[in-house]
Amino acid sequence: MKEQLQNLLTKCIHDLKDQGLLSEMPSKVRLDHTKDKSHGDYATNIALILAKQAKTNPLILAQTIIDQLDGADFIEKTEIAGPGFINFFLSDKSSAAVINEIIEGGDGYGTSNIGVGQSILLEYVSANPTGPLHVGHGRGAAYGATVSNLLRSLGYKVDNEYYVNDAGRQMDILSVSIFLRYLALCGETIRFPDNGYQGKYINDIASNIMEIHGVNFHKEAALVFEGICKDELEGGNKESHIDELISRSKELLGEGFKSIFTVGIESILSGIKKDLAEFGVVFEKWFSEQSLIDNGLSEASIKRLQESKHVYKKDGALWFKTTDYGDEKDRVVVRDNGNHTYFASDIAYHLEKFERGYDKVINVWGADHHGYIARVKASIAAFDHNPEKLEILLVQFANLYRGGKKVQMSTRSGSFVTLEDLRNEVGNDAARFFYILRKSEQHMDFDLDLAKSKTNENPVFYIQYAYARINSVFKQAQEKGVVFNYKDADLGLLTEESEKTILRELSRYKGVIESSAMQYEPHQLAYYLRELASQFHSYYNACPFILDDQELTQARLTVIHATKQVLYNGLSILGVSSPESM
RNA sequence: GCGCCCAUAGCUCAGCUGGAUAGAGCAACGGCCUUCUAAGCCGUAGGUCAUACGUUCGAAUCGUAUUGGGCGCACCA
Repeated sequence: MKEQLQNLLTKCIHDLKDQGLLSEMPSKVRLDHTKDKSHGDYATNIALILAKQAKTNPLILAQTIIDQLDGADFIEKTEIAGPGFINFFLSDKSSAAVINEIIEGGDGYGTSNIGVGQSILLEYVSANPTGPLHVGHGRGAAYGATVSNLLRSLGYKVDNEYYVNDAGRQMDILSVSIFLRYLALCGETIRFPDNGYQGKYINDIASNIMEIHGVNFHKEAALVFEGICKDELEGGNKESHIDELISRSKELLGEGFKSIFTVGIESILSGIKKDLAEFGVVFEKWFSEQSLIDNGLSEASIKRLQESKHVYKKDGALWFKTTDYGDEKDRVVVRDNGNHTYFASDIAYHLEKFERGYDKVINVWGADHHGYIARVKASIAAFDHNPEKLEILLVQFANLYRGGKKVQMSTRSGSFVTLEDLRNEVGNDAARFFYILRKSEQHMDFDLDLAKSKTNENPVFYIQYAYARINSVFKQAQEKGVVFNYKDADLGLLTEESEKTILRELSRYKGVIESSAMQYEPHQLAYYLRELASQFHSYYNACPFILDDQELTQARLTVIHATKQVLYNGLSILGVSSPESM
């Protein structure tokens, strides 16, 4: 509908141009849904924008434009308002067309082909596999998955990917943490390092290893800790302490260290996968950092940087001149001890991503990583790829509130609320919905009590309830012997304010999907659905649907049937279920 | 100190990239169930859009400064 109006306007401007009244059509011209019903269905600021170049008053220009628009059948009337807006009132015919489109489109209504033929690589969550996902990761997961759904509904081919940081020192710390817990199970008395992973899941993995490998890895505690420097809380250094423990464990265990690591990472990763799957978040690919090292890609990408003279040696380390591309300082890629930094893997990973040939590469990162944007883009530019093809979306942290109080969390001590805890407490639907209800770059307060409540204060239930209510109406209609056939419906019979409002709202859906997707803003869809649900509830209270008047019954059932379809389609994109009854 | 993000009703937040009288939910107050689910509806009240300048027909939206909050500034991931 909007396109048709747009075309009409453009044509009109062309005509005026031919008459020498106007020159260019500036991009600032907008055609929008109106906020206020009294302003019609759509409004444009075209006369305001063009008045200056036409050297005339906006009101006069608006009239000229209107005169030029000879009546298309979907426009009921136009009027000039305020300083020179042109308001369009659409005819009933146009809303009937939308309703038909919705019902015939069914579950696929709202999709379009804007992105057909374009591929997108969407990477998100990518939490370190050092423990279960917590509520912070949940936001990235819900956001990424919803953005993915939105883009797919525009026809983009989207691949969801999780980058697994399964290499490096953190993995060694993980292994040592498990090893020490395992020793405790063997009856040894150990002092757990301050810098180790302290969560209970580490103990679980340790006993898992005990089941698989028995006491094969048992070493005496005295041997393990002999000569190891003091830990932080003992007045020493926690980093050196754990590093020495790592080397000692590797020495003592040999291949066994790897076995412990393998059991550990597999256990944690499978937990993460299960967690996400249950949350409705599905990845096409789990990309291993270690694989970049094993297949030499990491090494090769550094070599390429060397060949193109983007790196230099300083203080025994290898530095990448990211300042050439606007970063604030150069970054180390190979440390003086020969180890690659995390950034080195990231360079290789992004190079690999780009070489897979996607039209667009999107990363969803926690906002605390914003300092990495410049250097990653620098690496892309250094390989002569276009850094603009990489879009980095930042997601702020979520604070949990329970009983009006902030829930304190700290990863290191293991006292964090896991995503699983959250899902168990508030349910998948509320979790998915609440996470995306706020703009992603906005800090959010996640109110556990609100998400759990099954009352009118909970927006998820509010929308789901609208869906269930419509379903219930149809059940009643069927029991009363009403045979519903939307093709027989005469929507011209709908004259109540509440039903006209809902027709307007339904015609907005496609635009909302497009806008949410293109701007990566799922909250727009969430707000829309709440608004639609609200209008339905008003309609429900204002008008009976099942009446003696068969004609009117058909017309009204058609409206709510279309409403039900749109609610369902929208909720599906958000990953929220549509219960038939509540 | 430098960089990025943010500041809108008592609370949590929208405001469609400069438009018409700044909106919603919750909380507060007052109404509505013999009628399709009251997990609902209707109404009332609530604001110097952090502050100050500037840009123009027009600013919550753009620019500058100030104040106040969050995050980041490793040869850690």
